Amino acid sequence: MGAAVASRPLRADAQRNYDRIVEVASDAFAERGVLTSLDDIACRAGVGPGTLYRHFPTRDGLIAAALGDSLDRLEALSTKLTASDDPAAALDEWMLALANHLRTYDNLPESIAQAFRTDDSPLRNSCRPLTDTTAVLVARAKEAGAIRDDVDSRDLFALVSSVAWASQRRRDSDAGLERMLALATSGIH
Amino acid sequence: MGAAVASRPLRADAQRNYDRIVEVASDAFAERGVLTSLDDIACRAGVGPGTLYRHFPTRDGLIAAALGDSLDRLEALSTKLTASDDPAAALDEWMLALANHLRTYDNLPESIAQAFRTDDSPLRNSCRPLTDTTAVLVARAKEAGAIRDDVDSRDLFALVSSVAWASQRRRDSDAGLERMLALATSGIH
DNA sequence: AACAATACGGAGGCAGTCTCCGCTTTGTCA
DNA sequence: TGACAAAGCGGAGACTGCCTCCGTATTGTT
Repeated sequence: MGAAVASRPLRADAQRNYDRIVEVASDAFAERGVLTSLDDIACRAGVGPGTLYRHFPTRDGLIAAALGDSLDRLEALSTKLTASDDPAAALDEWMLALANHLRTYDNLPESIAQAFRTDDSPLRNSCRPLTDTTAVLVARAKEAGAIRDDVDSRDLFALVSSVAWASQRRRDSDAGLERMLALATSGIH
Repeated sequence: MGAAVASRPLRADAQRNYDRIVEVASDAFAERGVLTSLDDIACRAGVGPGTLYRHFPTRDGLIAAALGDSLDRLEALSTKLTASDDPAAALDEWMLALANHLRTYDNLPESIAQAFRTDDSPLRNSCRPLTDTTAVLVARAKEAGAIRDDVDSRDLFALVSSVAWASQRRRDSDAGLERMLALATSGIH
């Protein structure tokens, strides 16, 4: 849930609209992917397009807000895994969770990849904790000698993203994703 | 180059327009990616939108036609590599060439992935020789004991596509692509 | 030369994005 | 509590891209 903690709090009606928009967007993205019509989301939320675009000047911002729950869950997992005493298993579990996160909405990998090429994208910022955790877990796995020393954590993040992309394009099952991910990442050892 | 060999030959003006459209499209895709405006391509080719859509009812068809040259080159490479006596090296070279083909135009991996979910897509059909060759080279590499027995050639094709996608999203250099591809595919051995 | 088949092209309907600005709601201060 | 300024609303509409329909033009054949 969460966001909308601002320096100056929103007016009551504005906060109500904000929350409603995020809620509707979350459903719409889940059902029809992140490319679904924003005017339509505004309409379903019972607000005008102008209101939606004032709160979320870019689609990315709305996606990031809608992703709140999934990000919270990953945050918790991150805390658990960075404290784990089996760095190899922790990294594996993390990569799978990451891939599943990227499959939350259809076309999300594309949006995120694009966000990485945009300064100050809210979606990019929302990925910050994820890339940070990836870097930490990669470092720990290296220390433990579980993976090669020349593995770059950014490459690995990109690789996981790309596997999520592929499995989404193929409409793979969870098992399909896992198989693909195993194939793609088995080379790090 | 290319195509337009029909059961009933096109009328002279139609053939002229067809060729011109493909030529212009090829440039436009190269400059602005496969998502560029089709009306704009029609305009630059000096024809009306109706003419473009008659020749190419779907964007996929136009993409496939514009890809003609690159496909011809891969065809030649396929002949060479399937006759090679070093199956491991042949597979590596093929995967790199494949990845580079998928990077011909921005967003091509996405279009191709979508084409794979569409019956009778011209773009999908244009990939047929590529997936076939991949299957052959994978089989030969297995016989030679160069790669694991449980590697599925379709998974491998998807993996190469996804690496092409990622390196395109990151605007990677050729060297970047090669590094990423090596990381992703080193697990097949 | 004339005619039928083939092909052209652009006007226009539709959908989605995004903005502008006159109007409404809210919160605050007396 | 009333009144005012600040904050926020929303929908009309400009713009872009997709794609079709059908009256008109071109081609090739007899």
